[in-house]
Amino acid sequence: MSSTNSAKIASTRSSTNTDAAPRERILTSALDLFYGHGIHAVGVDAIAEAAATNKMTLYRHFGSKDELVAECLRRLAAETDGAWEENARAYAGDPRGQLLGWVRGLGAWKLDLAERGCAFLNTAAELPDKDHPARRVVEEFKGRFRERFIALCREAELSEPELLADEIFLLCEGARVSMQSVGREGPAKRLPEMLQRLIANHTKQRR
Amino acid sequence: MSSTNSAKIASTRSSTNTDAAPRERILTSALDLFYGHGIHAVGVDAIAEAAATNKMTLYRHFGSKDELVAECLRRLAAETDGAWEENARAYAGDPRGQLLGWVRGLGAWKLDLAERGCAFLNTAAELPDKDHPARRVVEEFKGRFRERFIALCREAELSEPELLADEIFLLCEGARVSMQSVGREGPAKRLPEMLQRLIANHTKQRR
DNA sequence: ATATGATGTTACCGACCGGTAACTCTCAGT
DNA sequence: ACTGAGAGTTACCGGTCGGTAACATCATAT
Repeated sequence: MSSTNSAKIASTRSSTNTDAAPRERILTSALDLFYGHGIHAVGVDAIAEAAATNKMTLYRHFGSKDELVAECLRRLAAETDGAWEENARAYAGDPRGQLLGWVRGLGAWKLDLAERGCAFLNTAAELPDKDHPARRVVEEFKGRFRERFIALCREAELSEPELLADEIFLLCEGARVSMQSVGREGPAKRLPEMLQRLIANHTKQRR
Repeated sequence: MSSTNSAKIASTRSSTNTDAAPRERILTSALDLFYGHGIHAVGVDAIAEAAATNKMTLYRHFGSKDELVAECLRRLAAETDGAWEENARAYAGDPRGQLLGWVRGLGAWKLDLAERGCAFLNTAAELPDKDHPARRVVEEFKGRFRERFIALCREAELSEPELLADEIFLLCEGARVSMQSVGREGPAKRLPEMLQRLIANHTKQRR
């Protein structure tokens, strides 16, 4: 296949921090390469080279490529979960504020680093095997993601919280994934606007 | 990787119709296998075998695996476009009816055959190279898909047609893609309900 | 200073990949 | 009956893949 040949696999991240521990470098390099080129398209040798280390140390830290993929997603999930918790602290006791705060934060990072769509969904697309360790990470992460919206919509006492939460969830999923097919100037750009209106429409009128 | 070994690659479709021309059998088998297992995970030998033919015939009809992938997506796009045109004929001159007709049709086929999500988006996830012939098919198809909603929302004289159309588009994309991460019993099941309400909310009040 | 554990280096394995060559077979159109 | 195109068969190629073995090197802690 053409994609396997010729195309050089290169990292996007500025420079590999050789100060960090090898395990850390491998993780970030792998995350970067997997996201940019897909999992099957990136060999373990390329990852080791990008991490300024070698294949053996990679296999000593991660038992297999499959496990490395899973660990990458766990790392990514932890980062996003961290952002959620940070947002929750910023609007403690104010579920509606949390919801709107998250929506506001969307434009900032979604449009920047999401040109290749959602790493979790891309992984699921590439690894159909439901027993793959990475698949469990994907399902758990997306499940948490959805549950967060449901909980917040309930706590914020919005009308029809479950339906609204799922609408928000689907819009977010669609936005990320659409960047790869219709570009970043497409519908994804107006996602915050959509969400704000949606939330406003589900706010109980108290007049 | 584990996915490369052991796992047997099998077709889902009932039986390969040996009456059809080889080219046709190859296309349907490839479509089936690519969707079910991903593109990188399916070798041309497996496709030829599933199509009850051989590799040489495959290469005589399609110059390369990449071209075969693109041709598969063209076929799939043509089928969906056909469904759109059929829907347009059923509600000729009634754009609002077309919109609602399409929404009604969603539940029927989305929940059935979409367990592995959207074939176009999966392909885009697996083939990051923007010059890949299949990528152009994906982008053109998704572009048409979006434009259809925009045109219908305009013609139906719904309020804020572009924003509404993009909301519909994102919800559809999110629904298909979410089946792979949160399952078919997840938010995708309520997609028709969401869309109907959304359209109702954008219907100009004439009272 | 020496033991110890993590890391680097090189070479290698078997399996599978996409793709091609060379040849035979089948069968419809004339 | 002849032909020619499409289809089938077998064998093969170079390359890459994930993964392992054996060994050298280095830093650090005691």
